[in-house]
Amino acid sequence: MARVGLTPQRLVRAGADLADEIGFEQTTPAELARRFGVKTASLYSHLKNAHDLKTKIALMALEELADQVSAAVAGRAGKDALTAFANVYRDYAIKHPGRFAAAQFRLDPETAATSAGVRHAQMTRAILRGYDLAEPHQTHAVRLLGSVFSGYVSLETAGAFSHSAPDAQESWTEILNALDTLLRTWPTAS
Amino acid sequence: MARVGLTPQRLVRAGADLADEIGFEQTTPAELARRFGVKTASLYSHLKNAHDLKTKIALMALEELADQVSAAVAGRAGKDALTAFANVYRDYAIKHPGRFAAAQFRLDPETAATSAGVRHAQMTRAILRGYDLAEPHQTHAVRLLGSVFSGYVSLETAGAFSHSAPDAQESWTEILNALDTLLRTWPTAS
DNA sequence: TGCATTTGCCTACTCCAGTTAGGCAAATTA
DNA sequence: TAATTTGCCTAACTGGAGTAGGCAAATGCA
Repeated sequence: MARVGLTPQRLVRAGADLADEIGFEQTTPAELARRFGVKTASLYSHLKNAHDLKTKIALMALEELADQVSAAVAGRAGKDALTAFANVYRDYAIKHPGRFAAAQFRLDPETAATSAGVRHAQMTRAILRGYDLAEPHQTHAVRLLGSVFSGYVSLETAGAFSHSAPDAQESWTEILNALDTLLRTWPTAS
Repeated sequence: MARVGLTPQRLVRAGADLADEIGFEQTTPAELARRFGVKTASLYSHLKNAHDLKTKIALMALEELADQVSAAVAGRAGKDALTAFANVYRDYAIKHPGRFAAAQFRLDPETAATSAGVRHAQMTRAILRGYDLAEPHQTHAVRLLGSVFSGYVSLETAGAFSHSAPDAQESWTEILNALDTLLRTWPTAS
């Protein structure tokens, strides 16, 4: 019976593509099996279960995104680094909505701790090297940046900004300017 | 056969409670029926389908949240209004994680347009009356605030801040201070 | 009060996703 | 070429979503 050549990696990669096409929620073993022209049961020698599939897609998306952010931020500092980070993040979400949704997937703490999510936090902190922020303000700022990026992009991809002027790109640019200003003059008074 | 007294409203309310207990994702007709001690099929005279249940829980959560924000913001202005809004939003999410998750549920555009989501946007805009922002900067600021609130609270409830010092409350307070400063000095240069 | 109508929950059923167990044939190794 | 491993299969079970039709409880009306 013609072997298709399934492997965990191929399944996860195809799952990520599938997520971009039909949505992360809809990315299930049954749908993935259909895509490969095999029976659903055949996936279970390569995957523990449906949750395992989603987790692995999530981990892959986090890695990809971290790689791209890392490449974009290298050799940049200050506002330049800030906008590079932010734009890669937003572009990734627009180009790969399913992968981006996967990256928001709630991982159990142990898995999260060994995921590329850690690199994201480190890179956010790296951006702040270009600004003059001592602890604990730096941590507060890291959390603010994470919130703005993930919040804005989630809202935008959900269509929250698509039915009113001005367009989302304009707000994004101005918000990055505002964040740069804010970081340069972070109010350190408790 | 003992009638339990199911109505759409009771089902939605119980669904919201269920979501707070076991998570919005897990809130299904089957689980809800179990909770009422009836057969799943019995729900279908009151609900169209599973998606309809989730949509109605989402709409209810949006209403509740808008009511609470509205009450908190009334009679306040400037930073006072900003923090009142933000704290109600965050407290709601912490106290009602399932409802809050429901409020993020992706509604189809027509439903969203007639939902309390519109009031949220209006109230965010109302807060900015205390700051001096002309259009289109006001819209950009509305989007920033929405992003920060939803982003921060989502990350916090996902546990993203729970394994590092300082604690989330401290960051929240400082971020609100920073946003106040930012809004008072919003960089209007394009 | 008695009867007719409406309505609420039930049983029974279909369809489909997830998952496990065990089999057979293709690929791999020796 | 034979032995072994491995990949995908069939078969089966569980459980959720959803539909159709039935019966009894509640309601409306004389």
